[in-house]
Amino acid sequence: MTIRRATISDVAREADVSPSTASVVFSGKTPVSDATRRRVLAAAANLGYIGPDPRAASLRLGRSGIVGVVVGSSMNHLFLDPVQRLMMDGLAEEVAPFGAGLLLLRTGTDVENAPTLLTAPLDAAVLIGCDLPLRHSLDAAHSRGLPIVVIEGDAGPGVPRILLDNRDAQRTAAAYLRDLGHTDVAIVTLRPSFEVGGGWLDADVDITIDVTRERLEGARDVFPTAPALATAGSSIDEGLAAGRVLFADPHRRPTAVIAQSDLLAAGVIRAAEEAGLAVPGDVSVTGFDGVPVDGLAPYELTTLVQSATDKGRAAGAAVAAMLDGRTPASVLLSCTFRIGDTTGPPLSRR
Amino acid sequence: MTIRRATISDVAREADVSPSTASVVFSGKTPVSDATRRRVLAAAANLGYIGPDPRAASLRLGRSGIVGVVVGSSMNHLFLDPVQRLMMDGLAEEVAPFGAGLLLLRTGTDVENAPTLLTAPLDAAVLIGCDLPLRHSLDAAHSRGLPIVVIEGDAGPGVPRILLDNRDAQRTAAAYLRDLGHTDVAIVTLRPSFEVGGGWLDADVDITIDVTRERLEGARDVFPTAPALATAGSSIDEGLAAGRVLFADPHRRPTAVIAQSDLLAAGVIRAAEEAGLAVPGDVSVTGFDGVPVDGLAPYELTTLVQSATDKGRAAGAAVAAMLDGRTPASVLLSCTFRIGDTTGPPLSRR
DNA sequence: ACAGCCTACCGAATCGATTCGACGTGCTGG
DNA sequence: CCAGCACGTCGAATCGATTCGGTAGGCTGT
Repeated sequence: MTIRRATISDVAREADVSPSTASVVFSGKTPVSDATRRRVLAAAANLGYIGPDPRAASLRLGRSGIVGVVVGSSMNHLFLDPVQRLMMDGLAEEVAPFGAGLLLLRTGTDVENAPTLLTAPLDAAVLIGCDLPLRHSLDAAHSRGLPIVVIEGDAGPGVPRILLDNRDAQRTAAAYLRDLGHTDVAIVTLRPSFEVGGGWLDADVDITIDVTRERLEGARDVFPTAPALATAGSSIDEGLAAGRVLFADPHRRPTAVIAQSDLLAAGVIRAAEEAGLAVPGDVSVTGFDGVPVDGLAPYELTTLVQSATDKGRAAGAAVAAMLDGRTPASVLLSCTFRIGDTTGPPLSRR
Repeated sequence: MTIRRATISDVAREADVSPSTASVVFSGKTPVSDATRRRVLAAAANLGYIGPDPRAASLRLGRSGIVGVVVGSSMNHLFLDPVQRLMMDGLAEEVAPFGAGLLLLRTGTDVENAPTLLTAPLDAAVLIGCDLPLRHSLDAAHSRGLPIVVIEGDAGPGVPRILLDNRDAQRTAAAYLRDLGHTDVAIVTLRPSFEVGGGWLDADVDITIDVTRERLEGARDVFPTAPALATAGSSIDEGLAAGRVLFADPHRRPTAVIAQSDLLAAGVIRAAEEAGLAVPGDVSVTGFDGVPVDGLAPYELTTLVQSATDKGRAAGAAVAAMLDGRTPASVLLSCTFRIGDTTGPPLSRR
């Protein structure tokens, strides 16, 4: 029953040529006479040979066509975020022409021999953010010569990064609210660190997740004393919960909320509706990301539009460059401010 | 500058042992004396050798530790659905102990040399659904001896399938509505085929996507003449659009809506609210999947709960079995009916 | 003291494809 | 008529790790 799969040598023998010739028929690296090509292809069809074994090819070529993407422990969580989904699409799109696909590597699971940066046959790796536990295996991978790119995170010197002008962008949105006349503004943040979950953010907590910190800084550049309520991650339900806290006391509610993501903003808007508040009449809400939020309609969010797809593509391009032996520079992408219908002057000004 | 990475032979030479001995120090397949082990490890550390090259190992072992997952052309679309996300988690979790990771293979893109079932170094492949364009490369892969598992689809004989009792489950929900007294029921379906998008479903359209057909059959078992409105896919916004159509005419609106997914149901509920209809007072809504829908709160949907994670795990187990040389049987998973607060007797009955 | 055994290690073959320099045709031009 | 060239094909080495049959050396038991 164990029928050994035909190899290229078998095909060569059947076609009465040398293995090298048979090989080039498939790879096309060297011209081959038409007659020979036909003979080889016929022999291949005959033996049911479909093409070179990718494993052998990858050993010889030193390229496996696989780019590792280090995601957190749960894809359910990661891909909840439209930004990540679009980014993955951009990334996949960009590396595809290189014959590369994306291998999902999960961290945080302590399964015995789960695949890692070191055990998987990777050509390169892309890190999304960069949490501490990763740094260890990262160094090893790096020292093995594996090209690495980091998206919105810092993996040490020499690792190209794909960054977003989070702080500037968020400052723009905050300034817009200020110019509308808002002074009583609350901030709903993404997760501040892997240790801390949600809750009011004291001044002294250490915000280790870059995105959260940068966007918070941008908001605080304009509203230095604005209270910040942290969530455990980017989702409508987290935003809803935060919004309920913000709107709980009718006498002490903000006139505007800066949410650090569109999903959070959608949740805050939902909470406002629940509390009988009109958006933007009673409360203005800004988001961040500029992604279509399923279920946000009919609102058009005032937000900072980033092209998540471009972010993925930039990472892909950086990977491609490294595979070509070049050394890509870090990339800083910009957001554009989009004014929607969820912001307006505060009640007192109208 | 091209410093050739150290190989296991280099390490062996440095430690003054044979390559075979050095190899077993890393693999642990054979006992090695403590002294030797230490010498080898020291030599490795010395040369900066981190472990066997996965590419070479995979050629020799015939195992790459990579399971291909064939997704559609857009991850953004695929992972919009919580069911898919959870399924991927279950799958990843189940294959991880085998040292396997998931490689995302996109179909529908016609990039020149994008990785495929044939060109990627896969140990096995999992298909989600099974669209026609896939069948071709699938046959080739199958003939190469690549283990394949299909989730909710049909990839021909000999390919183990992971299935759901869609029809039975949907029938249960429909019967529940009937027992509540509903007679005027509308169905909001998932995408009927890759050709057809949304719109009212005539009796004669060919529903080629199994999930859609099966759930529709289940509903029609109870309400044979219920009109069915198709959507282009599982999302809140699609459900919202469908709901608007259903509730457009106040005089001819259904008293209950059977949505083929929770996301669609959430959209329908949103549409009902928009139209000033109370749920479940004016209209009952059922979903399918039993996943947490971000933004559905505070409703608790009446729905059919499937364990998407289990579905993924079942697929993973089947893959694992095939990697072990066993032949797994197809698996039929069951949904459980969960009554929430989105269904009640029709207005006329109260 | 010798047969027999166990442990730890070695050598060489193997996985399958690719590549590059070498080689043999058959043809052209001087 | 022969040097020179172009084209197509071949051989052999290589990518790096793993495995399995075999062997040397030390130990036990009688």
